[in-house]
Amino acid sequence: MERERLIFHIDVNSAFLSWESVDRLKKDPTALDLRTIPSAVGGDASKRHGIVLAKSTPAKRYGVTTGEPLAQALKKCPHLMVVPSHFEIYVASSRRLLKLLEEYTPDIEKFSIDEAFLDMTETIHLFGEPLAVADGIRRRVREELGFTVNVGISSNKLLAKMASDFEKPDRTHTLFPAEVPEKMWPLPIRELFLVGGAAQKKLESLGLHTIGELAHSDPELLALHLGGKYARLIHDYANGLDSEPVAERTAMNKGYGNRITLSRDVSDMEEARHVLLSLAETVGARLRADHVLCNQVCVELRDWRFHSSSHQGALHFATDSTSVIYEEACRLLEEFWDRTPVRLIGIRTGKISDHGFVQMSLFETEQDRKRLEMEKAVDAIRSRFGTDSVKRASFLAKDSLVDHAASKHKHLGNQKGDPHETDTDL
DNA sequence: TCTTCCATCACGT
DNA sequence: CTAACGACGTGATGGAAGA
Repeated sequence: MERERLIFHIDVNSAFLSWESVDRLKKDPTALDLRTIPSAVGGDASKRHGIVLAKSTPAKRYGVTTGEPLAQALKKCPHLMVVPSHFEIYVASSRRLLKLLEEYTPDIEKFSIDEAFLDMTETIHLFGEPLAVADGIRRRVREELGFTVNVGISSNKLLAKMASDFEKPDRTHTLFPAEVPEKMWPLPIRELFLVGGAAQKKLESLGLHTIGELAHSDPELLALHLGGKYARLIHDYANGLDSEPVAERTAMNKGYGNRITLSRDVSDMEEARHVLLSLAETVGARLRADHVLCNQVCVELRDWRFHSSSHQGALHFATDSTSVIYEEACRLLEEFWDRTPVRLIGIRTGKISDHGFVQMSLFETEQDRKRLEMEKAVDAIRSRFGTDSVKRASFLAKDSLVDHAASKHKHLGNQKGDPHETDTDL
C-alpha cells in the first residue's frame, strides 16, 4: 500500500559535448558553439583510445554514434570536429546541476554524472503542477547553466527514466502507468532499461520484439531462458512496475578499479609492472581519499586478440597502500600471465571496509610508516596540482606506455558508474 | 550439503 | 580490409573449492 509517488528523472542532453561547449563559450564568448556543428568529444586515436564519447546533433545526422571508433566516425563525417575530454569540467557542471535540483527536493538520487532522480511527492505542492514545474526546471537549467536537459515524469523511477529518453533535446515527457500501453509497449525491446544486446538476442529468438510483447509473455518461459531473477525484473519493467525508492547514494563503493588500454601491446613483465604501479597509485589514492580500505586485489588483462582474463587474490589485511596493492598485483600477474601480449591492463580492488582511520598497526615498521607518509604527500600534491605533478622515479625512467593513467578518474571520487554518455542521449 | 570463492558475462553511464 | 572500442561500477551465474 504504498502511496502514489511523483518521480522526476533529469537527463542532460549530450552531456559531455554540451558541457565542453558551455565551457569554451565561457572562456571565449566568440568561440564556435560545438553544438551547432558536426562535432564530438573523443579520445586520442593514436593511443588507441579513439572512440566517440559524445556527439553533437549535427554529427548525429551524419550517423555518428556514441562509442564508435573515431576512424569510423570520420569516414561518415569527414569534417567532424573532434575535441578532447576534460573530466574536471564535467564534474563541476554536474555539481552545479545537482545544486539547482536540490532546490526542488531533498530527496535526490544522483544516478550518474549526467542523470538524477528527484522524488517530488512531498514538495510538488510548493511549486505547482508537475508539468509546469518540470518545464521550469528546464528553463532554469537552460538560462542559468547554459545547457539543456530532458525531464521524465512518472510515479516510479523506471518509467520516469524511460520518459526522459523519449524526444530530445530540452523536452519534458510523462509516462504514467496509464500511458504505458500507448507510449512504451510499441517500443523495440532493446529500449527497455537493462535489456542489452545479449538479452535482446534471446528475447527475439523467443519471438519477442516489442516491450509490449515482453510484458505479456509467460514469466516461466522467460525464466527458463534468462535466469529467474533477471527475467522477473524485466518482465516487471515491461509492465511498468518498479518500487525502488529514490535513495541518496550514500552507500560505500563495493570496489575501486583503474585500467588502461596501452598505446602498444606489452609482453614484457618489467613494462607490465610499471603500468601496474601507475594503476595501483590511482586506486590507492582513491581509497585514501574516501577513507576506506580494500581486502582484495584483482588484475585484469585483455590480450591482443581481445580476449579478457582476470585473476584475484585476497589480502591478509585491509589496506589503502599503493605499495601493498602494487605488490599484490605483481604477484597475481606473475601467477597467471602467460606473457601473451596484452593491450589492456587493469587493477580492481574489492572487499571494501570503512575503517577509515589508518590503522597505525602493531607490526608496522618504520619503513612502512615513511612510505605511507610519502604516499600521503603524493596524494596531497596531486590533489593540488592534478595530473602528473608527481611521478615515481621508476616511472620516469621508462618512456610512458600510459599517458595519464595515474591521474584519470581520481576526481570522480565517490561516484558510482562512469560518466560517459550513451547513444540514447541525444 | 550448504556456503563461499572465483572467473566471466552482461549492462548501465 | 573480415574485427576490434573506453573506463569504469554492479550484479548475476555457474562451477570449483571448502567446511
